[in-house]
Amino acid sequence: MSERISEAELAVMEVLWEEAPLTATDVAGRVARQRDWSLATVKTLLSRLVAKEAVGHHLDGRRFLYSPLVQREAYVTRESRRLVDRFFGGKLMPLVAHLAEQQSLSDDEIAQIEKLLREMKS
Amino acid sequence: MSERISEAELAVMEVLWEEAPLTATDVAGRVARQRDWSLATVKTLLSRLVAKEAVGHHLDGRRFLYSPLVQREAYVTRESRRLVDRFFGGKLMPLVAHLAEQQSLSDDEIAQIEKLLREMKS
DNA sequence: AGCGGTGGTTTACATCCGTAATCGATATGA
DNA sequence: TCATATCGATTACGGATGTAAACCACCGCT
Repeated sequence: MSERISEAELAVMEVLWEEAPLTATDVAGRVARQRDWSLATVKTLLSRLVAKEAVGHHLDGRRFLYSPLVQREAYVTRESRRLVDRFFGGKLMPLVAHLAEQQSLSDDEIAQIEKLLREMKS
Repeated sequence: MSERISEAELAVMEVLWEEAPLTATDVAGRVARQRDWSLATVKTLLSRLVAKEAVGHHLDGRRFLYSPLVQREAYVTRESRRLVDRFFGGKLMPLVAHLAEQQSLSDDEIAQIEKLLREMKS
């Protein structure tokens, strides 16, 4: 669960986060909308994810049903924190400042964030 | 310039972002405070960074002086956007919401961000 | 009973990454 | 001038990653 999930594996995770449990064939079908992978490739990625314990599987008749073991929420948190730690000394402020500066936020978006922050204070 | 910089290479970049130009030996010296690498390793990383055009070098007598070609600012922007795109649909709001929720922000930090956003509106 | 599909497992293979050791040219000190 | 230290370049090598093909077992159909 603590090993990193690779770029390609992530595409598989996204499918499973969207809907689970799924068979390997189902996963391949859905992932095909994004990437042009053969069924074999998806099967490899699923095995690797199972080995990493990021995905679990249980027998259903003669096929496996795969489900995520790592929650998207948790993974996103890890990756976000990784970025914040690496580049912004672990501080959220500089990240927000940086991104806000880069992608010019609409007044509306700013208002939304302000609202969120206001709610957090209580 | 558009290739990704690996984790190990990043440690070298951080040194060069801090101070440049530097010789390979100098880089190795400073990087040694963080990681326990041999001079050979640092030289390899520098070559790879030069190949990726993330670092430039110019002859100074019989040794090279290395300098970053990619600015930290630009790189951080790219990586941040990558994260935001991959996990938050390219939207800053959800990222902030997510991080704010995770690492409980102090009222003070929230106030700082609010100030920043207020300034942006003008 | 034999065959084709379906599913998981094993093997493959090029590239990248982490981490060096070695090589060849040169500069320097004895 | 000769050995030595230095420096960049070349080569190494195991593990991860992207991308699959091959293999083997089993089920359903003919």
